Parts: sequence; structure tokens; C-alpha cells
Amino acid sequence: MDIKTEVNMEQAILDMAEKLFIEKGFDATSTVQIAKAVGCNQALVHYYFRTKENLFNTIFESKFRLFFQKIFDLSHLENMNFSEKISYFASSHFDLLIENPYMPRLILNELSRKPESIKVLREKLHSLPEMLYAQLNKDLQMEIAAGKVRNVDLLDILITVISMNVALFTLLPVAVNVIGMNSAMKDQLLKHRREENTKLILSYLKPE
Amino acid sequence: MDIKTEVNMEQAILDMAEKLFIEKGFDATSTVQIAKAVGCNQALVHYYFRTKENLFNTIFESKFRLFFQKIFDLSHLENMNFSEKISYFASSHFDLLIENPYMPRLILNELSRKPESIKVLREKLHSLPEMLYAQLNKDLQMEIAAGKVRNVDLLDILITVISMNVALFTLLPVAVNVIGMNSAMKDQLLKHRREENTKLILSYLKPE
Amino acid sequence: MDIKTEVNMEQAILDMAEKLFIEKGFDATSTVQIAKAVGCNQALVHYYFRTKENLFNTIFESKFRLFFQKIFDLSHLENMNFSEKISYFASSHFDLLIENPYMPRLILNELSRKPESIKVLREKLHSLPEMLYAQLNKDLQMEIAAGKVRNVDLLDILITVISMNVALFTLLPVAVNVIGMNSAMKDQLLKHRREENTKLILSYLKPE
Amino acid sequence: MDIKTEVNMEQAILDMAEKLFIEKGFDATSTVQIAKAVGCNQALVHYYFRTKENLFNTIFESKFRLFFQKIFDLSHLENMNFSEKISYFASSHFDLLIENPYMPRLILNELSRKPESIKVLREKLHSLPEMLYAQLNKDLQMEIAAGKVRNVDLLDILITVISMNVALFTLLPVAVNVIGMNSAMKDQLLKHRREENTKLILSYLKPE
DNA sequence: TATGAATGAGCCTTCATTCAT
DNA sequence: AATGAATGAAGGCTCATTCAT
Repeated sequence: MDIKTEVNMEQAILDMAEKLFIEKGFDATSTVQIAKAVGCNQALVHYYFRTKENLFNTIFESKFRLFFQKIFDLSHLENMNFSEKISYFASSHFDLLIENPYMPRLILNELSRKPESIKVLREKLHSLPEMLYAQLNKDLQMEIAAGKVRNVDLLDILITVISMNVALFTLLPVAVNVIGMNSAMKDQLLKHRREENTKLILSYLKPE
Repeated sequence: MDIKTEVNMEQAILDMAEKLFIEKGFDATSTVQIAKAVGCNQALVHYYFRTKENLFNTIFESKFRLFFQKIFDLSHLENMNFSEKISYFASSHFDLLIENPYMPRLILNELSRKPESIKVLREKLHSLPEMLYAQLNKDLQMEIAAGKVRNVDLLDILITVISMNVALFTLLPVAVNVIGMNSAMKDQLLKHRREENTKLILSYLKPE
Repeated sequence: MDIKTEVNMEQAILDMAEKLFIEKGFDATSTVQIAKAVGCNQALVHYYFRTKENLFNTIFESKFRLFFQKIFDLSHLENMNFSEKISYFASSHFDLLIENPYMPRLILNELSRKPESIKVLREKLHSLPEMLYAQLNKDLQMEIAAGKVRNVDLLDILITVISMNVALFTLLPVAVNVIGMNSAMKDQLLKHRREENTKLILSYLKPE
Repeated sequence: MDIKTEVNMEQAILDMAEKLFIEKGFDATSTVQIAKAVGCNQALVHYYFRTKENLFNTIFESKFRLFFQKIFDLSHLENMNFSEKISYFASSHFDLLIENPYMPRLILNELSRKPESIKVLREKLHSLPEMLYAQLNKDLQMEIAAGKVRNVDLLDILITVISMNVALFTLLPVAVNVIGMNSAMKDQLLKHRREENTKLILSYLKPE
């Protein structure tokens, strides 16, 4: 009669499923495992979520929405110039990944497992990306015109920021295992890379 | 009844398995599928490779070795300076990924599926990485001392190069699906990014 | 929130269960379906009827009794002669089947699913069949003696009447599907067969 | 190491499945039951027939074709007149049902379970029914014209023949259970009804 | 070398049923 | 009277693997 069990079995299933899906992927996670880990009957998992696919989607969509809404909401940065905005974007994207280090792999694998799910996801994002892009591009062109930033495509800038962040968190677990990095070393590396990524992007923007 | 197929069924299984494992991952690929795709009996897959795991490892290890040996072998670049070597490294790493675009995801998923496999893999690489690192670092320190490169850690440079390349190929399939990029657009983007990645790393090295 | 539904959920479940059991049979009808169709909780079905089997029996026995009592009650035909009684019996049996076209299949399948249920059913009918048979046979023997009907066993006559009616309604759905009969054609066929069945039985009784 | 098992497990599964499907219907028969009854692993049932549906169709289609081809082939009766042909048809249909007493129920239930299967079945029969009908009708019209048969629709005649036969075999199991008929009584009844059905149809054809 | 047959284990899912509230 | 939660059992199906030939 665990309190957690009594209070909300549905949520417990949801949490455990999230953990296992992330750890081992969709295919390698069975509903029996989820049930056993959460301490209930397998049938209960299907009682609440009907299918494994449905359970996964519930988790994935909520995570996905949360993840991208945070990234794309720069509305409160109106008085910054382009370089400041990009620095801010890079840092906040970085921080978001610290809290959700598994999201990139989760999204990547899900999209390769079910390519048609992309359409659904695009709807979730509405026109946020386009708006953000347009606004940032306006800022960028002003800076370029003012000679404060070299002539560079916004897309290349975003690719750089996102790639550096995503790759770090994607490759980190490998590095941790290969080098046998401990937690302190890992934290220090993250802190260092957070700054270095900003330096990188600023050096990339600097007029020649 | 292709002669090649008849003569060497073992190789045919190996090739098809490689294709399927890379496309769909270990879990989502069954030995039945492999057998059917290659046009032989399911039992033959096990006759040659005993277990599915073993078949996968055979493929993975050979791919893995090939992949990293190409990267780490810079022995023929002795008369280049550091910036040239890094540029060359970035480009050749990029080209390697063009030929093996699914390797990053394959490696990542395999390592997360079977973390202990890392030890095996390290043995395959011998001391190549350490030697490369030492040599590059000597070059880098010389350039820094000569004021031709700003004071930066070699690790950060390598992280930048590898991250930009890996992330590009990892995220590309997603972008292709989301934006509905066609093959020509994709090729052009790749060509552009190949140059832009070099620019990025050089701007990162430039003394302030 | 229909008042009738609210007032008597038990009856609503009973009605819906009858509909579904008849349409799809015992095995292919689940208590979940019944509950969903009637708009209540699945547990309520079991609250009222304890088991699915019990629910089915409740429905089946009441239907069964009703069905056969109508057939076997010819008490109000006392002043008819045998041929008239048989004609009347054939027609009223036919009309009963028009209102309960699925009863034959329901009874047949139920009996083959649970052969022991026959004993229960015999009790429901009491001695009605025997009484009816004895009375009809007395009438028949009088007509035969009077030369108005050829010498024929009552059982054969009853078999003919019942077979023709039951087979028609059993085979009709097949014919409807095979020939693609529309509703008007079906009605016309039924009307025609109702008369033809009577002709058939009368020609069967006619002295040679 | 039963000989039957060794010789042909696939056929044994087929036979046992046919038996069980007929006895208990599609839904009430599980592949585990079939496997257990035949003395093999459940997976073997799926190894040979992939799905339960497929196993059923294999059985059903072969039975169905056999059944109807026998009925519809009257090519060797060319020198008979209409009444003789119909008598022969009724008797041979009767005999066919003696050998396959379960076919009517099997067909009926299958068609109600999967109405779309009718289209497939019609193809199996090709144009046999139409040809038979046309030929018989020609014979019938000649007899009517000659005053040897009363003016009656061929369809009504066929309905009578088929209904009487099908209903007998459909209702017989019920009667056996209700009255507690033994095997000898049953055989005698069948023999009697075989003749009586012919009498019925001939009295139906007799000119008034 | 190659294969058909066979199996145990596991997976997703549905179902009838129970129980506490 | 009515319901949400929970469960054991079973069903159909796939899979990796083994074995005799």
C-alpha cells in the first residue's frame, strides 16, 4: 500500500513509461516491464492508455510541445540586439537540454520510427517557428547593415547553435562511458561548453 | 538465381542485415525479415551467424573500425600546419559522414542498448586517438605560441568539428521530412555546410 | 440523458444486450460493447446480471418462451378443421418469424454452444407441445378418415411447415447479400413465399 | 512419436481445425486449442497458416467449393425430364448433406461473421448456377406447356427443395437433443424424410 | 551448405469479473 | 444505484533459436 501507488497509479505508469521509453526506446520497452516496474498488473497499463502506441504518444506529444514552446518563445527579449538574442537563445536552449538531455535522441528515434508523425507535430508548433525566424532575420539584417555582424545567413547561425547544443548532449553519454567521466567532471564540462558555445557563435558573427 | 547470391549467401546476408540494421535499428529488424529480403531460409541466418546479436556485432564492429580508422589516420599530413590539419580533418570527417550518414545514429543507439560494448570498441581503436591527440596538441601549442591561433583547448576544437558534422547528418533526415527538402536542395545544403563548417572553425581559431 | 434511460438502466442494458446478442452472437458480443452502447459503466452490466452468461440466459429464456408460446397456442381455433388449422399455423409461424427473423439462428447457435441448456428450455415449455400435437393429430385422423386428406404423418406435416419457414428466414440474409436484393424485393419475396408455403402444404395434404 | 504426427502435422492441424471450427464456431475455437488437440505447439499452427483467419479460410473455401460443385453439376442427366431432374437434384442434395451435415451452419455463420466474403465465394462458383438455372428452366417450361407440371416458378421449386433439406439437417441436432433420439431412430428418420421430401416436391408440381 | 519443422518465450491486447467507494 | 480501478486469464501473433536431415 505504497502512498504513491494509492494516490495516482495512472501518473505512476506515465512516469515510469517515460523513463523506460527514454532509456531503452519504444521497441525495447514492453508494457509488462512498465507494469512490473510500477507495481501493477499489465492490464492496467492498457486500461488507462488502451495501446502502447497511445501511451507513447501521450508522453511524446506533451514533452515535445513543452520542449519547443520554451525554445521558440523569445517574446520577452524585445529590447536586445541580434547578438544578444542569439547568445540568449543559445544559452536557454542549452539549459533546456540540461533539463531534458534525452529529448534529442527521443525525437530523432521517434521520427525515424514513424515518419508520418511529423505532420502531427508541425501542427502542435503552429506558426511559432516562422514568426521567430522572421523577427530574428529582421534583427540580423539590421546588424549586418550596421557592419556589426558579418554577412551571414540566419539559417547557418541557427544550425550552428542547435547543432553544437544537440550534439553535445547526444555525444555526452558516449564520452561519459568511454572516458569514464565522473559526475563532477561532467558538470564542469557542461559549464565550460555552455560558455564556449557562446564564444563560438560570437566569433562566427564577428566581421572579418 | 543471381550468381553472386548463389556463390556467397553468407555475404548476401551480411549486406542485407547491414542495410536493415542501419535503416531500422536492431530491435526493429528480425531475422525473418533479413532472410526473406535476401531470399533464403531463416535458419540459414543462424547457421552462419549463430545469433542475431552475433550477426549485429560482426557488422557493427567492422563498420565501426573502418569508420574511425579513416578519421584518425592523419599520418600523411605531416607537412601541414595546425589550421590546415583541422580544416582537412573537418572536411574528411564530413566526407566520411556523407558516405555513412547513418553511422552516428547506429553507434549512438547501439551504445545505449548495450553500454558494455564500449569496452570492446575501445580495444578496436588501440591507441590511435591518444597518438593523434598528442600530435595535434603539439601543433596547436606551436601555433598559439606563434600568435597565429588564439589560446584555446584542443578538446573544444575537436568537439566543435565533430559536433557540427555529426549534428548535421543526424538532424538532416528530420529537416528533409519537415521541410520536404528534395534531393537537389539537400545536396546543395550539404555542399554549403561543408564550407561553412570550415569557416566556422577557422573563425573560432582566429586570434582576437 | 434520456429520461427513459435514466429511469431504467437495467432495462436499457437488457434491450441493448438482446440486440447485440442477436446481431453478433454470444461470443462476439462483449460486456464492454454492451456498456458502451448503452452509455453506462461496464461494471453496471455485472452489477445487474452478475455474469455475461446470466445476462444472456435471462434474455434467451424470455425470448424463447414468448416465441414458442405464440406458436403453440392454437386454443382459439377450435372450430377450424385440420387443413385450416395447419394453414393458420403456417401463416402465424411465418408472421412470428417476420418479427423475430434472427431467432432461429440464435436458438441454433445457443443450443450448439451449450447443449445442456435444452433441458432448461424443455421445462419452460411444459407440456404445451404434447397437448398441441395430440389435438392436431386427432383432427388429422378425422380428415384422413373422411378422405379429405391423404394418409400422412402429422410429424411430416409439421416438419414441412417449420422447415420451410425457418429455412426461408435463415437463408434470406445470404440471398440478400449474394443477389444484392433491396428492401422492396425482399418484402415482395416474403409476401409471395408466405402464400406459396401455404400452397405447398395444401398440395402436400391433397388426396391423390 | 505418433505416426500420424510424424507423417503430416500440417494436415493434422487442418483436420483438427476443421473439426473444431465446425463444432464450436470460429470465435469459440482458439489456436491453442487446435494445437493442444493435435499435440503440437501453438506456434506451429501459425507457422503453417500464419493467421487463424487464414487457416479458417483455407478450410472453408475448399469445403465450399467441393460442396457446391457437387450440387451444381447435373451435366450427366441430359436424358431426364424436369420432374426426374428435380427429384434427382433433391436426393443428391440430400445425400451431400448427409456427408456434410454441418455445412449449412458453417456457411451461415461464416457469412454473417464476414459478409464481404460472399464476393470471394461467388467467384469460386463461376457461372455454374446461372447455367444450371437456365437449363432447368427450359425443361420446366416444356413440362408446363405439356400440362405435365402446374404453372410454377422454378425459383419456388428450388427454394422448396433446398429449404427442406437444409432445415432438416439444421434442426436435426436440436431434435436429437430434445427428444433424445438415438442413432437408429435418426437414421430411420433420415431415410424416411429423404423419400418424403421427394413426395412433397412432386405433389407441389402436380397439375391441379 | 542449406532447409523445413518445431518450439518456448514473449508481446500487445481484450475480456469477464471483482471490489471498494 | 452506480462507478472507477484493478486483475487473472486468455487470445492471436512474432521471434530467435534449435534440430534432424
